[in-house]
Formats: sequence, structure tokens, C-alpha cells
Amino acid sequence: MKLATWNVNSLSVRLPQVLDWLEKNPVDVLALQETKMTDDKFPMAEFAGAGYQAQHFGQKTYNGVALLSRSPATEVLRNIPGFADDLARVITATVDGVRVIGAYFPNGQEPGSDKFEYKLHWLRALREWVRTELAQHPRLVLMGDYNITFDDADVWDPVTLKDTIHCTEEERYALRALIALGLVDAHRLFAQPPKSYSWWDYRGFGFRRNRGLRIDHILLSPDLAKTARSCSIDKDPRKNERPSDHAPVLVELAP
DNA sequence: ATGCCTCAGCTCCTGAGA
Repeated sequence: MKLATWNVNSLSVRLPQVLDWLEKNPVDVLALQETKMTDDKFPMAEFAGAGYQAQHFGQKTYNGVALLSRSPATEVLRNIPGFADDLARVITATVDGVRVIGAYFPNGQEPGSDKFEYKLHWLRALREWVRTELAQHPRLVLMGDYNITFDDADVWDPVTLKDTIHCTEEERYALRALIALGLVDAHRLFAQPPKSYSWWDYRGFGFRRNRGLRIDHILLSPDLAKTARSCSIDKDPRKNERPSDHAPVLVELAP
């Protein structure tokens, strides 16, 4: 089974690239973030033509998440149950016996800001809910745009970016709290190229200079981690003419 | 450099992203 996550930064703009990518990478599940569209605008027919059914939880202008899958998705949930949120950030479904959570974590903007506090609240709510999901679904994957680096290895310039957004100790603590549930970072189960990042700023030739961050993650439950065969970041779509600022991350699990 | 680029929208500037 192959699963992937990709923050597309507007599905309207990126749809041709997503279809092209799926043709080259026929994964079983693809989680999308930042579709930036309402459900009525979602290109259901185009994905159906590519062999994918879709669950979309969208909104106008910002956010919006989707799960594309070859097999039917059941037990679908939107956002974190019990956590009131106006923003469309989480879509969850069971596909081929795997509980798949696709999430667009809050950005946080700046440490100390209201948005940063919201991010920390959201992270706490997510952890408590994932704890219960994990108890019911031992085969679980939590993947998406986390907007958090694990540590300095995920940061192109950890000195300059120390304690800035995505790199603060509070955010990293919240990320480790997810790991404390037993989840495993699929990326670090395998040897990776040095300076592996999943996002590069559009400005200042960030991609060309590999000035990036690893903020898109795939976390696996212990049962699934045992079956992991590979995990990689696909930088190819970032070389397209109008790329998303994020690259897709993929994981392959043994059947 | 409160800069750099990209996207959406009550669109020719602003807010947000990260």
C-alpha cells in the first residue's frame, strides 16, 4: 500500500500537476492540503477519471483538505470531533483497513500571537483525539502539513531560524507529544539524503538553493511502522513551472 | 529590510502563507 501527502497551495491552480503526479505515482491514498475551494468546486469527475474517489472538506479562500483513494473511504470525519473550529483542516477516513488522517496544521504566524496560541490549542486537541482513534484503529497514519520541524536537521539554517515559527520549542514539544502516543516518523525509519526538506520559500530562489524546511510528515502507528518499506520526498513537482511551495511525501507499506 | 514569491478576492492592493 502506498500513501502520500501534498500541500498543493490551491487545487484550482495545481489540478493538472496533481493528475500528472498521480499518473506517475499511482498511490492508493493521497492526502491534499490547502485546496482553497468549497466542496461544490472540487474536481470530483477529474479524479474519478484518474481512478480515484475523493472526500473533500473545503472552504473558500483558505485551508481545505481532501483524501483521494482508489478504494472506497468509510467512517469519514471532518475536523477534530469535540473541537470547535471554523477552519477546514482535517479529513479522516478508513481505506483498505487503514485509518487515514489527513491534516493541515495551523501555521501559527508568529510565536506569541493569537494564531500561535490557536495552533497550540489545536495541537493539544489533535493529540487527545488521535489517542482515542489509535485505541480503536491500530493501523493508523497521520499525515499532512504539520507546519512544525522535529529538530534542527529539518531546518536549512537552524541558527538564523532558531525559535522562529515552525521551529519553536513549544511546537516541537507538541510534535513529540504525538510521537509519545507511539507514532513513528516514517521519514526517519530510512536513510535519507542530507538536507531533506519538504517546503521551500517561493522567495529568494529558496528551492534552487535548497533553503527549506521539513514540515510535511507521515506518522505511522506502531503496527504500521513495522510494515514500512520506504519513505521519500518527491522534489520533482517543485521543478514544475508553477509549483506548490510544498513537495509530496510518500510512504510504502508491505501488504 | 516590515524586502524577496504566490494565491484569492467585494482584485490594481491587502492578508496570509511559512
